[in-house]
Parts: sequence; C-alpha cells; structure tokens
Amino acid sequence: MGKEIQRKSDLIAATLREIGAKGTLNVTVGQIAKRAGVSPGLAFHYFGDKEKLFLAAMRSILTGFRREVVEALKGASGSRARIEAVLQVSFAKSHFEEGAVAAWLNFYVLAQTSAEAQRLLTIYHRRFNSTLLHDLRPLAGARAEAAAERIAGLVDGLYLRFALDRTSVDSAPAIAQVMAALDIELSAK
Amino acid sequence: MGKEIQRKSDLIAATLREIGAKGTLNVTVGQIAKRAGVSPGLAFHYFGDKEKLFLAAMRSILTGFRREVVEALKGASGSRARIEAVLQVSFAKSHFEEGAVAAWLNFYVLAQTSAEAQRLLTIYHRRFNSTLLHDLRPLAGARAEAAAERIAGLVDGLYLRFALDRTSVDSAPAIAQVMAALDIELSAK
DNA sequence: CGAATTGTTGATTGACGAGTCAATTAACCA
DNA sequence: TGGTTAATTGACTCGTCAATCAACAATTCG
Repeated sequence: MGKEIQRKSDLIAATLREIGAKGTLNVTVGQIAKRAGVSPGLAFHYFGDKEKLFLAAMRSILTGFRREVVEALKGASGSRARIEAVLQVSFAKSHFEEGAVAAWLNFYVLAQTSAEAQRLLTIYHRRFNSTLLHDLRPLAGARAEAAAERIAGLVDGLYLRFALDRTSVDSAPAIAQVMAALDIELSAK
Repeated sequence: MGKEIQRKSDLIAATLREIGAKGTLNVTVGQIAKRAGVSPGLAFHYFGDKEKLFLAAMRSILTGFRREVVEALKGASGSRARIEAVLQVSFAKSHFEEGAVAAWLNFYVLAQTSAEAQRLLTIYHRRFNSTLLHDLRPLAGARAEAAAERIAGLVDGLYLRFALDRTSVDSAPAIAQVMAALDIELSAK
C-alpha cells in the first residue's frame, strides 16, 4: 500500500507548511488536513493524535538532516573537510525555511514535557556531537570532546539567532562564524 | 497606587510559574489568575490580553537579567574578569528554573510572529553582544566583533542544550565550556 | 457620614478545536 | 459480477478558553 505512505507523507509536509505559516503548534488538524487535501479524520486515523503527527513531522526533519549529512560526508575527504561539510549542511537554506524553523522552535518547547520529543532531541544532540567528534579527534586529540561540544553548541546558538533575525537574508555569515570558530579551536595550543 | 504594581507583579510571577509548570504558553488566564490569588478578569484589566501578559513576564526576565549583569560588572575589574562575570550571570541557577526556561522557549516561538517579541529579542541580542564587545575590544582588538558574536551564540546554544538536558544537574559544565571558549578566543593569534 | 472614584469579581458568551464514529466510497478479488 | 475489505469522509460531541461586562466591594475625600 503505497497509498498509506503517500498520505502520511502528504500530511507531514502539510504539517510543516501549516506550522511554518502560523509559527506555532496552535494550528488545527483540520487546517493541516485541508492543506494535504484530505479530511481531518484521516489525519487522526493515521497518526492517532496531533502530537504524534507533529513528532512524525519532526522525525522527518531529523532523518532528512541525517541523510544530508551522510551525503555530504561522502564527498569530503580529510577530517577538516568532513567537519566543514557537516557545518555547511547544518546551515543549508532548507533549514531556514519557515516550516523547519517553526518546527524546531516548537520542538524545543515540546521537549520539556513530552518524553518522546525529549528522546528525539537527545538522539540528535548525541549524534551531532559524535559526528563532529569523530573528525575532531585526529585534529584536536584530547581536546576533541570539549571542542565538539562547543562547536555543536555554537551551531545551535547561531542557528537560533540567525533564524530569528529577520534582517538576515542568508546564512553565509553564520557559516563563516562556525568555520572561524573551528579554525580557532584547531589553531589553539 | 502600590496596589496596582503589586497586583501586576503577582500576575507576572504567577504567569512564569504557571508556564513553567505546564511548559507551554497553553495555560489559561484563569489558571494564572488563580495562582496569583485573583480573578481572571483582573488579568485582562491590567494587561489587556494574554500575549501582553506574557510579554510583560518576559520583559521582567530580561530586565532582571540586565540588572544582574550590571550588578556583576560592578564587582569585577579588568576586561577579562568583566567578561567572566557576564558569563557567570548568564548561566546563573535562576535562569534554569522551570519558569525561566519555559518562558524563553515560548518567547522564541512567539518571536516568529509577534513584532513586540521580535523587538525585545533583538534588543536582548544587541545588548548582550555589545556588553561582550566592550570588554573584548581591549583583549582581542580587530577580532573582537566576531569573537563577541561567537561567544554570544555559544551562550545561547549551550543554554538551550543544558536547559533541555534532563540529565544535567547544574550549569557548571556549561560555564566551564564558555570560559574555555573565551580562553581559546583570547589565546588565538 | 455619604458620594465619588477606583479596584475587583466571576458568571457569561461566543467561538473554536480535538477526537470520534457511523456512513460512504474505492479497491480488490474470486 | 457481486461480495468483502480497506480507505476516507465530515458532521457531531464535548470540553475548553479568551475576553467581556454588569455588578459589587473597597477606598478616598469633602
């Protein structure tokens, strides 16, 4: 039944677009269903409730991100280049689209109270750290763990700041800043 | 009319506690009013609507933070010590209390759509940057601007990660990480 | 004191939304 | 073809909540 998969993926896409348009999780399942060209009942049929629908959408963002990272790593050789590739992906345009930004921000809110959201967030944190760590190790040795945490934190922080800064048009300055931080981490004695 | 000021501040405190307890902005004005020992109508009387009440609560967090920074700066001499003082304040225990974390996260969400929230956030960003910049200038010279942006971003990012990490008990590791980043920024040629 | 002003209440309204479910339609298959 | 199952609908229920407002209490002051 490719039908079910299609419908689910339509609903997930509609969820992201609707949340992106309104900025908040306060959108009705009816609005989402309408955007997906489907009846409200179907969304409940496939996802159970609104939170599960949103978490499915968030999971799709996270796996998409993971896929992009893996893809980028294929084309990069050398530790330094691999780290740069990951950072490039982290600030790719697609993550600054309205749906993605709104999803992330609301995901943070939900992570305070939903065990499943908390779980997903922890996985993301760990994976991102260890991806960086893997290639920092040969470059930074014993200081790699701490450096990876700092870079990861910086990525999240700059993402927040740039995503919410309406005056900023593209993410190039954010990328430049993380790259500079990487330089500094690596050149430090 | 000390009465009005008292009531407003009770309502603001109740707002933060209620939001902290629920994690979300989805709390009723009635619940907030009850916590403040007051009728729902009074909250509307004083603040107009729910969003204005929340923004007033957020403003109180921001001015509190500002006050703490100013206070900490009084007791610190030397650029380096002043920066460290600011960073210490940024990760003070009070900012990790439930109400504060929930307020910040929901504030980010609101900043996407509310002009007033956006405005407050921009002011916070600018102020924090320029506070850091002031004392980085003599230490980092021409690289101070970029360094200030990076430190500010790192603070936000680490705050996010630590505030949402249920396994982390205190903020000492976060502080250590920012301090380390500061060291690295300053030691870099 | 009593009138005027200010502060406060809480019942009420009107709108809305999550989730259900009985009914309908499409897809499949023998 | 008809009969069976799966997909899909959308009207409906039941609860909820922001915001209002008419009434009531407290305070101030002449």
